[in-house]
Parts: sequence; structure tokens; C-alpha cells
Amino acid sequence: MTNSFEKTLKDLKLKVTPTRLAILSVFSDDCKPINAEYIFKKLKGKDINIVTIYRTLTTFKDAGILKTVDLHKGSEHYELTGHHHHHIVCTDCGATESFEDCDIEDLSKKVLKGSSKFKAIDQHSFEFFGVCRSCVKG
Amino acid sequence: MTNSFEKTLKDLKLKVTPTRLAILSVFSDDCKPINAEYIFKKLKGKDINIVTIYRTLTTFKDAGILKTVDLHKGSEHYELTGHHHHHIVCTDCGATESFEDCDIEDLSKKVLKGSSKFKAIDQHSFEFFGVCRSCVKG
DNA sequence: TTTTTTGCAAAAGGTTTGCAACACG
DNA sequence: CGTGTTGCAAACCTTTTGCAAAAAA
Repeated sequence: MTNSFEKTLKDLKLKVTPTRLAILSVFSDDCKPINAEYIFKKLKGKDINIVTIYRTLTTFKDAGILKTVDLHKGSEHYELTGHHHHHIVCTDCGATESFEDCDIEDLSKKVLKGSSKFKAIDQHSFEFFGVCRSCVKG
Repeated sequence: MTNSFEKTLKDLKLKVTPTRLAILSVFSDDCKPINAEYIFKKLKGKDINIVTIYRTLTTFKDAGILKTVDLHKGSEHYELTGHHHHHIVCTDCGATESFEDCDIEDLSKKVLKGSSKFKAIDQHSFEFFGVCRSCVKG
């Protein structure tokens, strides 16, 4: 069975390389937003330069395979695009949980209608921050 | 008439200095999220070190006078706390507009109820990104 | 006078760039 | 073989830190 990411890359006319497949595999292994450093550590054995990881993340974001999520963690976090969801982030330990129930379409339309400056709205950031159960027991 | 920021600082047991008043005046002059660099340039004539600006911003955030807003602009942006609102940001020119109509309390409760990991939610990030009218004419 | 604030220089952390070597197609 | 990808070193940008001098209370 060929890695399904191979097809994704080919469809996007991106070259299929071991490095790229390795990076994508980290995303499917860990279903949460991650940063370059995290991927770098996960792939330590493969001697992939962190610069390559940064470049690959940018390439994948431009291609629409990945998107960035802002978790207030001081570095850019990425996750696979696909189903629309958002996160709750623990401000203590950084743990994340996702939720899907976000009915922002309506609000988006309403806000755009009420706006004097804007012609279109195409993205939004939306994350909750709080304290998770393990941190509250401190 | 004494600057009302003086009282704010005194109430918080923060020392009143020309630098701090100058920084606060930038916030009341420009009602939008701004970063350290912006304040630095606005106060060019006063020879305030940018390190001092960074430190002051942190102090004010800790004191609750300012809060940070994430506008995907590569640097931390701050604005006066006070009334709750959010922003639309132009992904082309960076222009911002604010809106107040955000009914996130209900969703927050619902999300927390549905969460297995989290005990409390106390903050959220929520901004729209789009294209403003002047940029659409490009 | 005591404590906080500020400036300066230097460092830190995350990310990007230039260029040559390499590898996919 | 040609173009896109990678590694390495170095640069860059934003932000933080250490320490001594200056200013607020």
C-alpha cells in the first residue's frame, strides 16, 4: 500500500521526497497542532535539517495541505487542513483539545454586513484558553 | 486637568513616569492594536529605548491596563482593555476594524461542558481576516 | 533613602535567506 | 538532464536579560 500522502503531493505537483513524507507522517501520527521544533525532534534519527522543516511547512501551507493555528505558544503551530475545528489550550501546560461546534458562518456574514471598511472575510482565528483538569489540581 | 492615566497608574501602585504616560497616550490617540515598534516610532522625539517599551507593555499587561491581540502580523499587538470587542484584519494591508457583536459566552459554556480535559475557560482569541475595500481595488 | 524604572549592550528564540550540492521526475 | 529540494552557515527580527545609573515616592 502506497502512502496516501504520495498522491496528495503528486496531485499538487510537489515532488515526493522521503523528507516530505516523514514530515507528513508526524502530522498523521499526532493529531494536534505542532511546530517545527516538535517535528525536528520526532524525526531526530533521520537527520533532517530544521531549515528544511521550516521550508516544507511553508510549502505545505501555500499548497493548502497545512494551516497555521495560533496557540499563543511563541512559535507557529501547524495542522493538517481538512475538517474545520478549533482548540482549547491550557495556559499552564499547553495541552490542547479540539472542538467542532463553531457556528461562525452566520456571525461572519453579520460582521461583514456591518463593516464599513471590509469587502470580504475569508478566515478567522478562534481558540479558547483555560486550565485543564490536571493543571487545576496543582 | 491631570492626565487620567496618572490615576490609573497610582491606583495600581505603578510609578508615574513621563515614559509611561507617553506610551499610554499613544494608545488613546490611536484606537487600534499596536506593537512596540509602532510606539517607538510615534515617540521618536522622546528618545525612549525600545527595551523600555517592551518592559512597559509587559508591566501594563500584567496590571490589566493592556491586553494582547493576535493579528497574525509577526509581532505582539496590544490595546487598552476596557470594552470587549474583536477585529477584522486585512490580510493585504493590515488595516483593522473592530466589532463588538460577539456572543461567545454561550459557546464557551457549551464547549466547556463538552470537554473531557478542561476544567475552566477564561480567555478566547477571535478575529476575522479578509480583504478591505481599498485593497480589493488593486 | 529605598525601590522601581530606564538605558545600554548583549543574548536568546524563532524563522528566513543565499548558495552550492543533491535528487526527483 | 533540468528544475525543485536540501544542508549549512549566516543573517534577521522580535523580544528578553543583566547590570549599573537615574528617577519616583
